[in-house]
Amino acid sequence: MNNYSPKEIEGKWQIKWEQTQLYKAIDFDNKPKYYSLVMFPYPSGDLHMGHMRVYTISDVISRHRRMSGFNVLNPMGFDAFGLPAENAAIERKIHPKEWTKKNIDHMKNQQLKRMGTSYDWDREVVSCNPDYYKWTQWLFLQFHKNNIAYQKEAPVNWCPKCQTVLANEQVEDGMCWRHDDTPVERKMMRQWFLKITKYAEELLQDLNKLEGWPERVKIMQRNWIGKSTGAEITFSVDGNPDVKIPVFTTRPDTIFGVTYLVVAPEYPQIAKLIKEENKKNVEEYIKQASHLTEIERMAENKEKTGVPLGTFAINPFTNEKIPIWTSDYVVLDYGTGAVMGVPAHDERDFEFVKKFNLPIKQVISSDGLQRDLNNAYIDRGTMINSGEFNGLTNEEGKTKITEHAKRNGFGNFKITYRLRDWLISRQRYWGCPIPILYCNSCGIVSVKEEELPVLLPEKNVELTGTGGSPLLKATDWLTVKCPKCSGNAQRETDTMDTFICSSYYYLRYSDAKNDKEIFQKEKANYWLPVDQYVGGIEHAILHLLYSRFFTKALRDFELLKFDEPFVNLLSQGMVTMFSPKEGKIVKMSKSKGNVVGTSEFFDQYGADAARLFILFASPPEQEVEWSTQGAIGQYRFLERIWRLFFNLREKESLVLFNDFIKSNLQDPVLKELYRVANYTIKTVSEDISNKKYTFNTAIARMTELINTMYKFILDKTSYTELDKEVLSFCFTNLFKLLAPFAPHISEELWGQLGGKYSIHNQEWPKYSEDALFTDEIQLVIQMGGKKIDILTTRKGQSQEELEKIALNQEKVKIRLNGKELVKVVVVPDKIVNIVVK
RNA sequence: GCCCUUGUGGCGGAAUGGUAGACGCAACGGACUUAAAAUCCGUUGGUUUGAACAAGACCGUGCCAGUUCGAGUCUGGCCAAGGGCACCA
Repeated sequence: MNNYSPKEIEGKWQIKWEQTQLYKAIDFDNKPKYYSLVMFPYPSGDLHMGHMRVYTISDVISRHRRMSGFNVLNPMGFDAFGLPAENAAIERKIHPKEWTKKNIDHMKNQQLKRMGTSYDWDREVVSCNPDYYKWTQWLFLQFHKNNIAYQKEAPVNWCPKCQTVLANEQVEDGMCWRHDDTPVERKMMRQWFLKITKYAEELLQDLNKLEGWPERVKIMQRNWIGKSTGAEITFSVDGNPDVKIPVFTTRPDTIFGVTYLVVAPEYPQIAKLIKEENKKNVEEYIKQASHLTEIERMAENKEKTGVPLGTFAINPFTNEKIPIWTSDYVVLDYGTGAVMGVPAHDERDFEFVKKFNLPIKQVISSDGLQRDLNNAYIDRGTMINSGEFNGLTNEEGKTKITEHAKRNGFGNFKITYRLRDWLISRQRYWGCPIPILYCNSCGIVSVKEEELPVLLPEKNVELTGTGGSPLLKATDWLTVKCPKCSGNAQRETDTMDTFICSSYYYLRYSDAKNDKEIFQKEKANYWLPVDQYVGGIEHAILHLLYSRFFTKALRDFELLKFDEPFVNLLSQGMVTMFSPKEGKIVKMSKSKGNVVGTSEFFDQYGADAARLFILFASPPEQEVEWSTQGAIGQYRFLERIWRLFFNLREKESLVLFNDFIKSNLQDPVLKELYRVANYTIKTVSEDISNKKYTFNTAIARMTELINTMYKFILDKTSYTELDKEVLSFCFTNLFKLLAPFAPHISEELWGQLGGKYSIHNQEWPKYSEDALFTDEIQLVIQMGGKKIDILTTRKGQSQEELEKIALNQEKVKIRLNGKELVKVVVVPDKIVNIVVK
């Protein structure tokens, strides 16, 4: 017998799989399609066990679906634009393109393939290749044509370390998502945006359709979109009929309690609202506010600041004159950038007037009475001090007040979303160029579609990482002729956020080599939507929201016939390990010094064992702590299979057995083995196809089968024909069940058993209902819900029979002595519970 | 502050409202071996009665209540850890 040597067999089969194109997805095949997708990686260079998890989970699903008769598309590619390449280039004087290419090559050939993944590499996409980013640019032009891409001057988030602006979604707690020690700065800049807000309502509503998504991801997206229902009410300015100040409020019922108005320091009309005497003060304040980082401005315990503008607004309901202030607690890009101050019923406003001694006017009361407020009263109540609206509940008041405002032309119902338009400009080199020109006479001009791609210049580009778009210095590239007037024009020097590239790659896989169009509509509509998407929870908002937005926009461009790109989503948990640096168990990562590389482990114990461990140690959505010891445990499991198979085969003939056992199994031990084998098929099939993908229990069941087989042969010296049949049945099916989890060893043993190449094209095994039947059951006897005895008895007895058996037990009789029998609950074949007083 | 998730042996984790701890790791014991490793076979929640490696008893799924014949599982309240959002009007 040879020893289990994963290093030999794994490499051998990987080559064979590739040569025979085992995982090729066929467009428009007869079989039903199944699109299995994993979030494509950024090619950072070296994968470790932490990265392995997502690929393994997705691979098991793909392989299982293939064996279940589906035409499976399981593609892979690389999200290859991005800052790390540029930073590496600055540090090591190597072009980002070279660095990225080298990493992709390593990840693909030394790591992903060695994990035993089943990708159709013919459909590989690499987002930094011109044949891909040509379509990124083409999409931008479609967005531009349809007024979804637009430019505006706006306060934007600037990361001084990245030297670029960031989208809202890329700011976490006021810090850059790439640098959790770097506060984001606010700048006013003219930048490109995508109008994702156009789809805010649909993005929100369609979350309800996504039954195959984890609830927590949907909740996060709902919160992010942040729908608020209320009213917009317009205030006029005393003595200045040219300026109107609309405000958005969710509490129109408190309109009579407004005692001041606040506008954001960046409010465009602010200059017209400042009284001459206040000018110096206000300008000083605006200047200060602009210097604050996001984190300083939003700090939780920050005391309210602000200055009066010296002018007054008029409350359209009361005609009262109320002072106008500016304060940085009002942000420009939400609502209208102006807020009505109702200190009596809003905590922030209350805090503001306490600091600046402005009046408080109560208009909602729990009991209809007015009293001194120590805090803002934000609960429901009855309206008071509100003229004709007095006595209404505040909920009624919301509608009545808004209707009144609408009738009189100074307000209306209004819905506002927290979601902002997506800022996509980046002042960096290693990204997709924005295909726009600035002509001296025509202004903003799109590059013609037939001119695409606008290639990234490689000459005269100096990467320093300090200030300004690197493309500004690529002088040869920068100046072009305007396609409209042939005059001089300059190229846009910003590149696109890399999240644009990843917002449509899953569509491109459906027709990855097409150089005429982004994809053939028929192909995309055949393969899409994705049946099962697997990826990290860190993209709960970012990538997943952007992709949903793209899908809806492309549907409106009549390229797609579906509304949502991903039917089912699995967010796998992190892989963790003890970090000596942190002194605790944290996510496996290079910077925390707690990585376990793949190669060393694969060399010694094989990818199959690593795959099994990472799936076995906990269910996919939970965290899993890497343990090399634990993984060796799975290696032992594979060795046990291997040894058992070859040991037995040396002594006895084992054959492929693709049928059920037809003979009557008299030997109870043999019958039990056959039952366990069928039970294993049943439970593994369930675990691998339920939406939670509980692979951990599936693997436990297979381990049990092997343990049962070992026990079966323990004292056996000779085997009957029927013994051999059952053992053959066990092996045949175990190998198939194991195939998605440990693809190499199962392919090898399948061949050794006489199976035809490849096991991965075999039909998924079925089990026999009859074989699951047992004659005997374990009957549990309880008294008052507590287990007191357990006995083996015949299956299928009536309630009366079981009750009689239970009451006749010695242990029961003893306890029944002197007590009154209240009732007996019988669950057939399971339990008898005797209730006494 | 608001929202979400999770609390089960030494550890990772199993349990359609019906035998808590499957399976694995670690530990311990036995067989094999000159020996060790490997392997195969066992034991392993706690407390306790007992001469016993016989046979029992009691307690036990973060805490406190509740529903139920019966709760790790359902309901309410609390505590702890993790995550998301947060001056969004």
